[in-house]
Amino acid sequence: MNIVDELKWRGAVNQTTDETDLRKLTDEKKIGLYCGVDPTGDSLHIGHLIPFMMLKRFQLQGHHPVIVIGGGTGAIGDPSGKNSERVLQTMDQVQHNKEALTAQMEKLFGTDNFRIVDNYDWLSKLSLLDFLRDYGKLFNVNTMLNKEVVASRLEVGISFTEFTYQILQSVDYLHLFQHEDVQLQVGGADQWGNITAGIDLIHKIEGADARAHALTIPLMLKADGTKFGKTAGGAVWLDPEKTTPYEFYQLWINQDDRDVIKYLKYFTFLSENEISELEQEVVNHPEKRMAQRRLAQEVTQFVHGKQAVTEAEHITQALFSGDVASLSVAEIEQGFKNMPSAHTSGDTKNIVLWLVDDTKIEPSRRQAREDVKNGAIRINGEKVTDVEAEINPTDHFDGKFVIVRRGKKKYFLVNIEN
RNA sequence: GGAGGGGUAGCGAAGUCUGGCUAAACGCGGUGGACUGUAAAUCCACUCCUUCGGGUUCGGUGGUUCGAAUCCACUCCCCUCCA
Repeated sequence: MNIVDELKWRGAVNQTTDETDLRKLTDEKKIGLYCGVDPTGDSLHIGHLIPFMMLKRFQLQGHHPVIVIGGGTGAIGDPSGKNSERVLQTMDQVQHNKEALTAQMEKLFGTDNFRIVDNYDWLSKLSLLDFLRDYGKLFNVNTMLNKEVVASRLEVGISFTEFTYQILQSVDYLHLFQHEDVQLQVGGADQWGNITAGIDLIHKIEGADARAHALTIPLMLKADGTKFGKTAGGAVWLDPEKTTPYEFYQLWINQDDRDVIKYLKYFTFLSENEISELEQEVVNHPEKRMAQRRLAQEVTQFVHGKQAVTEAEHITQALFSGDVASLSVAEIEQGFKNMPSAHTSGDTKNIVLWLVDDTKIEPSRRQAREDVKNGAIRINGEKVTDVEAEINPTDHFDGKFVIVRRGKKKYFLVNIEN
């Protein structure tokens, strides 16, 4: 199957340039393709996975993905999707972020048949006069103003710097076309304008018959209309230090029935057959959540590896059955890494006072008493309903912590200090 | 500077004329619980603090009163209109 057909089936295509030629091109040769990543943070997050899945699919079919780190443009700021001027970063920050991101990307793509380049390498050599003469002449301001990303900013204002961004991105595409044999640029739906600007530039310099294409990915929205990949705790990172594999797994297993098939298609490498079987499962046995589980396994494995899936599932099993006593100290550390935590001494104390004064798990004694009476409090998996009960924090887990569960699934980790 | 309107619990919003029955309606949010699929929807309870005796609240201060979110004076802040 031609890769374009596969991508279409997976719901991965929003818009492309001349589809017929893109199919022809990808059939006759292994092409180079790229997407850009801004070094605005020091870890990839789940949103980055969207273009990366695209590149990965091309890579698996033997094509040559390239990721451009915007070391040059990162210091400029892409106006896309922003309604106000960006705050510029220092070069040091950019450099630091770039290194961290590179390491993460190599985990996903390996180093074979994959390149990471930094547009700082060519953009920084461009003098202002060269820029204006070689490229500026080829851009029509009227056209630039009509690009949606710019037009939408005219009301509130946009600096010349951000206005110029599309030229820089175009220069990137031209450079990669010339030096890395890149003939396709991939991006989110909001990148269409920037990408086609690059194609126009290539056509002007390399001739109208130069084969350079654009492929944009649909905006990922959840069925409830909210943005994909955001949780209550904020962004979901690919860095296991920031978002543990367990939490990562949880994000996927919690996807809505209405979204899960779409995500299986987009974020996994499962075949059409496997996915339609899972689709049937969702219809016939939604309560089993086979599709969600498979999604969580596949994506967690892709990002964190097989071992991480096993651990995440064990932690999941323990936390949701309430059998926390079976967890190892290491698993607790992972499972609770980003959960609310507290520190207390190991002294025996009344449960209500301990929940309020020592651990701050409960905001007031009134509330603490209410929850205890309602059976909402479990200490190390065991329900405590007596308001007068005493707690001995050092009872379990080598006296290192106490696991408090409030309600169905709200956990707190209390570290014991000696 | 002139004329009006307003500041009430996490938020929104009643109550103010006709003072006590008001720790303050109602809605949202939040927290538990039931149901369930770690879902959605729904239902129930709780939602200022408390040593359960009580304590501290309605922008602030000071009055009137046996008693004030409610009446009076002063004061701070916000909004609208006019200049």
